[in-house]
Amino acid sequence: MQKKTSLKDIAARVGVSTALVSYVLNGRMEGRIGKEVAKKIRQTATKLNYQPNHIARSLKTRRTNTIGLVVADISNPFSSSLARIIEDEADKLGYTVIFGSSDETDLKSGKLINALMNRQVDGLIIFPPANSEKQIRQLIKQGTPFVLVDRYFPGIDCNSVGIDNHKASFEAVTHLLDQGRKRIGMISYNSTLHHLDDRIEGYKSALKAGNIEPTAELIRKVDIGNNTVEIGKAVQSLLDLKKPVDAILFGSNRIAAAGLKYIHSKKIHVPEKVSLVGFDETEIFDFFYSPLTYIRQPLTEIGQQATRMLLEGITNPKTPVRIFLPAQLVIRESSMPVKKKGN
Amino acid sequence: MQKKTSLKDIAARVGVSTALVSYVLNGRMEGRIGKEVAKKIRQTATKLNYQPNHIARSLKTRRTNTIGLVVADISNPFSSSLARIIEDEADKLGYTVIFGSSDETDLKSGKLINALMNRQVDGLIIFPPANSEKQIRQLIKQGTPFVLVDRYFPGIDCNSVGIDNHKASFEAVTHLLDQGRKRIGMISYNSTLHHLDDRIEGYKSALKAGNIEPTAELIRKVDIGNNTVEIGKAVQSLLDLKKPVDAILFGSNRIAAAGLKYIHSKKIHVPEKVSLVGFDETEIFDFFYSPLTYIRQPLTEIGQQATRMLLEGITNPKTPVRIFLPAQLVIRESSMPVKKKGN
DNA sequence: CTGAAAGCGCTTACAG
DNA sequence: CTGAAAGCGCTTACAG
Repeated sequence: MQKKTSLKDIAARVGVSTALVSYVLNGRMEGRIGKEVAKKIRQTATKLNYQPNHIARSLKTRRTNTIGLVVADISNPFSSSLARIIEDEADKLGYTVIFGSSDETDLKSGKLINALMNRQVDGLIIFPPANSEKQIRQLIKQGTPFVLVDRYFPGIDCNSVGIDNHKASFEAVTHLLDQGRKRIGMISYNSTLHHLDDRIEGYKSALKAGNIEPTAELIRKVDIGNNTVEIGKAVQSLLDLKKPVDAILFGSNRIAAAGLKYIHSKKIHVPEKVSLVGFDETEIFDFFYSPLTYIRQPLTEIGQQATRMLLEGITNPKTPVRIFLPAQLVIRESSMPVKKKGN
Repeated sequence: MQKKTSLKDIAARVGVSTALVSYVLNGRMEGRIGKEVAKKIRQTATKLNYQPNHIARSLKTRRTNTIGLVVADISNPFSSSLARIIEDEADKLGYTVIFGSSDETDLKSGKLINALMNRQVDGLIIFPPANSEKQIRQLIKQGTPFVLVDRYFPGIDCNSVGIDNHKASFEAVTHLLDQGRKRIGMISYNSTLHHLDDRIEGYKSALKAGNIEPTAELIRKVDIGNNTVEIGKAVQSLLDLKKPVDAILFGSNRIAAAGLKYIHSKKIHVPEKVSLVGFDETEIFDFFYSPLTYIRQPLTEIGQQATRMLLEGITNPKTPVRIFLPAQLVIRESSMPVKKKGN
């Protein structure tokens, strides 16, 4: 490894102190420094191809200009799309991103947060898994700047950015009712994550608003792991009810993907036999023979707001806020009415 | 921000030097240190919840246990899947990953490499964009450990891990010929990236081996940007030839995705009218009404080998090697023969 | 206008 | 067995 040039090398060449070199190269003390010296320092720096050592700077300034990103799984499109937005926004503001995947376990997320903190990240953006409240409280206690994304904990007062899940599924279900559906099922995760409850509550509220009493048999919950088979069974069981469902709201993009796969393989007719709405996007929604109606999360805003909120919070801590952005229902064929209705 | 405890704090409490504390906590000098002192140090460390400052350690040791990952675009499934594998493998070996997206431009990749180096990453894993040879040569000159992934440059002797692209498309085209196809087109990128040439060369070799002279009119090249429309046009132009194609090899997963979208929208029959094979995987391949035959890259091996190669190279530099792993042709409906052939 | 000096939190060769 | 001391490459309050 070629020896890298340091401030000292430049100082020695020019015959000044490292302090002066640091000042000049950082553009501090403008005008208070001799023009010729400054020029010479700059020239020497470029000649020696000086590259500042961020590690040394960080040790001194106690800032690394790095943020830690804890996603559920970087290979999941929802995570990676958001990661990309955060990367771009952070870069714009002079920050670099370190990431890790929690696989939705509090154990991994705890380890990750720890590892990222040891690397002295200036702050964290986290998709908190279920049961990670303690870790989050710990962060608050330590005074570590962070923003939760996608999820939040009602009992913890901290920065978070997500969508209004209650409203989103309320609208989706209302749409299905408007299309003449009467038996609307929902498949969600078996999890204590509150944003998932919000989705279920929104679903129930919409039914009630349509004078339909929500019943437990219409709601299926699957493990949050990658359980394709279980999701297929959930779909089937909703269709096997004595009074089968005529519509299903999928509680996430992975549930929707697995559900569609099952429906596709069984050649179940959509929307004739069953009408469908999904949460979040996936490219496959376009490819399903009956393009899926879905709830579109404003990913760009979520990512940008989270990043900005974090970086502002780093330099200038404020009282925490929860942001619930509006989602948008994108209506397509999978939720069209079966019988022609008067327009 | 709560003051973090440092080695000095522990040393003060126990009444020893920071050196001793460092030794004990790092498990060095085993047995050469008084048992009681060691115990007391460890107890105090846990009591004060000591967390080592990696920045300080790195400054001293000149190792950050961090690797930089330069992908084309972290939101592309190919990149993010590989990122996940690299993350896991790096974690296993005690490393953390910092990433950035080059968007296939040498400008961005140059900036990224620089930024990552300034953060003193121990090494890099790079998807080099076209025209980035100079940057790669610079890395070699500096003695920076790195591994290229997915792509390589014939003129540069360095570590790289990818697949045998020539062989992969040779097999794909041979398969199409075996199914009775005679006019096989290919859509690839307009790029100087050599692995793409390999794919085209493999295609040509297979045609020649089948006694068909490859002609330029059968090959379409589109810009490497996200050009869905252009890809649709390329598909159409191959079908509009005086002697239209009866099969198409898509040169990448994004080309395949856009191609399928077009074919889907135009209701072109697959495989009756045209037989299809794609490069790389995407979830959507399963959802196309005629599931796509595709060339499966061994992502896990690529990611793991690249990571291990890099980390070994960091501690113990070796002569560079190029690894070309075998890909696998996954045959499905989109390339089935139209007319029944004797089995 | 300029620079000597201290210090960020560690590690480690060296001396006892 | 143990520790004082130097030093990694920076920044910055302070003194001139």
